Amino acid sequence: MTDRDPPFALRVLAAVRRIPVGRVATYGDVAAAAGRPRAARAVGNIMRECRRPDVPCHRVIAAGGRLGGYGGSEALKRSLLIAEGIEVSGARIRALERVRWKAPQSNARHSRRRLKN
DNA sequence: AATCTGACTGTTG
DNA sequence: CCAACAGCCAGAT
Repeated sequence: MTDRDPPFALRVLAAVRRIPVGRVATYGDVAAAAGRPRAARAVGNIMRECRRPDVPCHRVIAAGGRLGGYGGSEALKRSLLIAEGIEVSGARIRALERVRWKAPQSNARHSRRRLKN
């Protein structure tokens, strides 16, 4: 149809809002949930701007369970996560796969051409 | 339309 | 584990 996807930023914010308390998602996970599995970097840029209280941006972490950024206060991000019951060891989320949130599989959207082959 | 930016990610040494 | 590099992306200039 003529309807186009809503702005990527909006879809990202919507996805982040769906992350349950006590769970986390990597920038890549959020990008995938927003329909752009390779747009992790773009997600980071959006998070940087997002200061909405209704968006739990502290639950968005970097790949490998690393904390990632948080307006320069990653110590605060760490505290918020721990306060939700997430185990954090140094700058690493422990047992990431156990608290990692994944958006439910959605029907293929546009099918990004995965290059030939 | 071209270029720059950066809360990213995977690979390589 | 850390640093350098390269690939990838959407939004702002």
